[in-house]
Amino acid sequence: MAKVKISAAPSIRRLPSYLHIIRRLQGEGNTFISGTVIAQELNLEPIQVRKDLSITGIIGRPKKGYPIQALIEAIEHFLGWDSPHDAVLVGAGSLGTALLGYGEFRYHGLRIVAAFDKNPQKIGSDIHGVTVFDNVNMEERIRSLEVTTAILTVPSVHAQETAGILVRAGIRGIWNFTNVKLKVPERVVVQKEDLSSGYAMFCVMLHAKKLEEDGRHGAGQD
Amino acid sequence: MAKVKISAAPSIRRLPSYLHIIRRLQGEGNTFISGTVIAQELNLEPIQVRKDLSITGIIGRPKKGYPIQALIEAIEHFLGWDSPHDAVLVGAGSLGTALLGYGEFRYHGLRIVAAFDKNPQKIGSDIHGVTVFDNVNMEERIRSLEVTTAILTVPSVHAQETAGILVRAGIRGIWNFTNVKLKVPERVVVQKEDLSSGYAMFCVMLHAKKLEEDGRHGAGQD
DNA sequence: TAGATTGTTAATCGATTAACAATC
DNA sequence: TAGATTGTTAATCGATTAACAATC
Repeated sequence: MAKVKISAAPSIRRLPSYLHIIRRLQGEGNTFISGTVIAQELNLEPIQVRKDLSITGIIGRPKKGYPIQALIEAIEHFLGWDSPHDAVLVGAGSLGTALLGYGEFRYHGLRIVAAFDKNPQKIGSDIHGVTVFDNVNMEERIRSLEVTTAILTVPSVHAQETAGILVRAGIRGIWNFTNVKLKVPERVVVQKEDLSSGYAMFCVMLHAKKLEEDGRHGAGQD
Repeated sequence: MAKVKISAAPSIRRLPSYLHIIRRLQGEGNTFISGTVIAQELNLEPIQVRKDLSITGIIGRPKKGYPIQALIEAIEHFLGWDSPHDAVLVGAGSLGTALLGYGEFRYHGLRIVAAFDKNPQKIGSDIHGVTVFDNVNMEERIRSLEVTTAILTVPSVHAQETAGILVRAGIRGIWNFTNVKLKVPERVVVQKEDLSSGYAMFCVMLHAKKLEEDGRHGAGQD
């Protein structure tokens, strides 16, 4: 359910890092940037960068590279980051608070217009400029805000129940920071952000590197 | 630099979600679990679950499935989550604080033994049971702690500089939560956790879903 | 101009999925 | 026993990489 098939997902995931590099190089006064340079910065193959950028529709110039301003606009437009995007955040715990304070979001057009929590001490307060509301009236309040995207940072035990309320409130996209696989209707998109999968990779890489080093030392090879 | 080639990376990334489901089902009193059931819970293909689990070395039983306890142990062992793993956290801002309070880490064997920050108001304080030290003495302190893994949650502008200190302190693995591509020696492993790539996917999925729906309504198809 | 860099087309590589015999 | 489920081998699919003509 709620499975949107996206082709070129790995390319899409790399676009923000390109955007980051490109912005930095623009700040240094460049007006053109080549795929080769981006690739060097990110330790990727130039051909991969060119392929990835092509999905945004940008056209580069042989010998010169890509016009930086147009490239930034192309990536931002492709990602929908060139227009503001309102969202609510549900669960103003430590992770929710961290996301409320994450300045980077402004670059991505993301505006968190309200937060919800059930902790009476937080209700009515202001976290990084966002008001925290009681989650008892959440459904009605979200409806009146006419927001269709939610960031879910409640404790895992409340994730599914909260998602149900969000769906009833008209939410069509949930950025899910809990480790629960949400059950939602077909029309709702869920993007699950998973710290533990990254940590799993980290652990396996550390282990592999350790074996590699031990092997090197043990056998005295180079 | 610092590029560890890991085969079956997508499989490794899915293991933690399997572990989560399996633990839940064990809590419900099951002793065996089939790949089919795991697949259903996560909206995956059974064959994919079986393939993924096979990398841990677990052997299932036709008709019954996998013995739950052995399966949990196999996954945890494969990931190195069956033995404690010490780390320091650098940058006790909002994200750092959130990670210090992230209870899930205990399931993964991760123990954060010290935090570092440059804010005098935080130095000496205790965040979720972890002491915050002055980052001026960080190099020496990390050495004396004999920790080789670090979680990097400083502001992006300080990321590279901080990584340099960590490397000098003997750190061999950096779990990088900044949006900076770190330059580190070959021997150091970096796992970059990237919120914006997840958000990029989310935005594109929302857009694709919207087009899908609009098309449906516009043409009146099913 | 010469050479760096593009975009395209084809080849390779790896991950997912399908098919199916083995089996408790 | 019959049927569900496993592990293996092969086929498909998609992503990455290579090759190269076009070009500013």
